Amino acid sequence: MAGGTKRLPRAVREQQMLDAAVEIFSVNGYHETSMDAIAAEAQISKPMLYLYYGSKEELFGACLDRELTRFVDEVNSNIDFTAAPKELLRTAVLAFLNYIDANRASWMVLYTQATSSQAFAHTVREGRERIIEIVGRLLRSGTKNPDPDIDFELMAVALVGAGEAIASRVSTGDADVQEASELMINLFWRGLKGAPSSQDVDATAVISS
Amino acid sequence: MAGGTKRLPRAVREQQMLDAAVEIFSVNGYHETSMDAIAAEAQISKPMLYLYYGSKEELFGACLDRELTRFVDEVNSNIDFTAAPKELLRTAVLAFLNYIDANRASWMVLYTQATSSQAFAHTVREGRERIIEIVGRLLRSGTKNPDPDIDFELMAVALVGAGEAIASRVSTGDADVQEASELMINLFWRGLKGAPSSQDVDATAVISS
Amino acid sequence: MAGGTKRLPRAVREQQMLDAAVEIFSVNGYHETSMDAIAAEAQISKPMLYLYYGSKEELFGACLDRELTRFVDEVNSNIDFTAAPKELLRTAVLAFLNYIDANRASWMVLYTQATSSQAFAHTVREGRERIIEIVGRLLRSGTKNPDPDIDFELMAVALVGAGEAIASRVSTGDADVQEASELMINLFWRGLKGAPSSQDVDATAVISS
Amino acid sequence: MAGGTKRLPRAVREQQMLDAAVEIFSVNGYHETSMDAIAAEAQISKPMLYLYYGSKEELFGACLDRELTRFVDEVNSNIDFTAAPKELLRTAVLAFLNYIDANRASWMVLYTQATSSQAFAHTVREGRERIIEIVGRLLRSGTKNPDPDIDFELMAVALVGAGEAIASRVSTGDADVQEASELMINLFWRGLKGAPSSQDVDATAVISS
DNA sequence: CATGAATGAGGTTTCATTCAT
DNA sequence: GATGAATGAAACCTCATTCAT
Repeated sequence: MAGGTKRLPRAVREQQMLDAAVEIFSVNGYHETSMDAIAAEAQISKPMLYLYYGSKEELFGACLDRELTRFVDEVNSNIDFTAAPKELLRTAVLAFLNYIDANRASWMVLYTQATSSQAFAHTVREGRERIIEIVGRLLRSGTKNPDPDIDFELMAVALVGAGEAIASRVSTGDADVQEASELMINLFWRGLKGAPSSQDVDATAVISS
Repeated sequence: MAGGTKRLPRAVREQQMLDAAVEIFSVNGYHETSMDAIAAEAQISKPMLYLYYGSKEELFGACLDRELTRFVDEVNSNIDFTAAPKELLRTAVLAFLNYIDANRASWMVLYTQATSSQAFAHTVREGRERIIEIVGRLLRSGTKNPDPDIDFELMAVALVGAGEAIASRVSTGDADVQEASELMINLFWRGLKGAPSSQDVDATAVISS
Repeated sequence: MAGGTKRLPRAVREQQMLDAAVEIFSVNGYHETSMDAIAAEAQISKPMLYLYYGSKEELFGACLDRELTRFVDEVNSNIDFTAAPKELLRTAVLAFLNYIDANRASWMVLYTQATSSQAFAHTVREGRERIIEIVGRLLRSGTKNPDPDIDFELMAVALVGAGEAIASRVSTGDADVQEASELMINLFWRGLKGAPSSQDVDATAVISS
Repeated sequence: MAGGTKRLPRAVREQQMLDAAVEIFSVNGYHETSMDAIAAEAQISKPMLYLYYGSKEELFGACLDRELTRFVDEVNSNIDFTAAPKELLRTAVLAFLNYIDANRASWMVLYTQATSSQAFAHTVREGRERIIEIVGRLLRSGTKNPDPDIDFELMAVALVGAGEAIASRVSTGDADVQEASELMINLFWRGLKGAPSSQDVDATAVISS
């Protein structure tokens, strides 16, 4: 009665705060974001932030966690794992590009921010592994006889790097989604060929249909 | 007595300062580095830093410039521009990744810092565009009958994105240079085959421009 | 225990801070006053000053505002607007100089500081113009048949200049209020006779505007 | 030979430095002027400033002294002390206005600056007395039977204050020199009537012709 | 539960001033 | 005699963080 402050359930508050934090962090970067700014954006008081998250560092860590999970879940759930490999790849690429395009203030952005402070090396490393795992599984599942020489992880790094760059172009309107998808699918597809030889190889021969 | 207060010519001091700045910036990151720390490392007083470089931002910029120049020079001098296209590509990629592997405490680290700080976003973006343009021209000129449907620039965006990601991995010691090189070479090379018919590449014609 | 860290309502703290700031500013001058000194005098921490007033300049501005308002209010309330013109003039001049005499550590000192600091030159100039305008209208309306040859504004400039100089002298204790008042009254009164024919003045008509 | 630096006689160097100092001090104010700026304007090195003047404070003091002397000498030498009182007054006013108009970076400006630091109270007081002496002599010399009740000093303060204000207007082109002179002459002339009475008094009756 | 009020600590920057050549 | 090189000291300002209500 006195304050006019709504009493919200803990879970809701938490999301509200994280929403604000992710928004501001991703726009201004970790160091250039103040707790004041986050509290203001979340329309709550600073002590609440500290009550729920303990410190700026932990808050940023929580953002990182949530966005990574969202990213993984959303992309995962939009991939058609039952489809044929090439189709599966197509759904994966589209899921990825669409997510990045639709959620600019999200995992990839925070991930980049996180690299600016040694405090998040751990979290970043963890996140990295989860992504690798997905893409790796994807690649592996598309390959009939997985060549142990193929480093799925590193390939995943490259492809995700490419994907991020492309997605950035897509989201600024400088690239067409259809075209971008084709390009990435080709990159992935051929990437699977791995290997030293420079000759063309029929990918279908390597990858199960 | 303890060796401290020599009166050095300007040029020498400049290098001394940059050495210190690069060292500390790359260990602690831009924001977590104080001018005090740099001054201490360089064994000079803070006002000297400001006298020579004007501000923290400009000092960081000077570090970026110097390291970029070193990087470009070193990589350039290790590329065999006389070799056949594919070999040329191989030497280029190796030069690139080897430099990053051998100089972990400099270019890539600063670049990453610059990427995640609002103040240098502009500079980084510009630099990236320039590289993308170069790679784009390389792809186009390397394709015998350029299919107008192929968007070489977007391909360049993807390849540069992949390259950055890989390089980042190498610089943290999480990836092996040899393996990473082969992966990148393949990616580039096959990128050229996005067009149905692609053959020789005359890279020197592009790179020298 | 020693009385320090009470939790005061905003309005109270504001006055406490302004009191301290006025005190220190008027003793040491604008530039030679540090925010630390003001904070110490107000027995609060520096961040409070910045929280409430934003910057040293704004804090000084707030001091200026408060003291000006006090000054104007006090002087205004001691003028007998119902008296005959000459008597009105006398009460006005006396109110003016008496205030300055009685409050040496406030208005005039801050005003002098403001005058000699680049940052407030603009504000001071504007304020002076407004006063000149008022005095100018006073002179004009006080002259029965205004001779178009008389430049009332310039006369006002001279009188205000004289008034400032006298007030400055009074505030340093180098001049006697009584004597100074008579001198100013005569100067003003005779200023009106710059025109060959001048008589009654209806000051209230001007001042209220 | 080695340095290309001219070896100037001491007196010349001193003036060169003071010229620069007066220029910068009067434009920027005492506190907002750096020794660097003065050295640059004087085209000499900072240690020279310290060699010749010891400290910023002393340098400013020297400026004050020189400008006061110049002002006094110049104005004095342009007054026709042999003329009849009213004509003498006219020459005095013109000398004053012309000087202020022609030398904006001069005594009055520095004088105002000086009031912003307690360090110059002494110098300011001295200067004040010299001015008073001139104006006082002027007034006294124009008065047949100097009334001991007339405070020539305070009158001088008022008139100089008025003069400064007017001169400022003149120098910005907002006032005409002729008109301004007339106005000031009237102010001076009537000022001599001093005294409590509000009635008109024929000034010529009080002042010798 | 929620917050307005408060601060310790530290960061960037500037300046008057002095060596050592 | 003259100066480029160098610095101690201090100023303004911000921020993550915590009480006391």
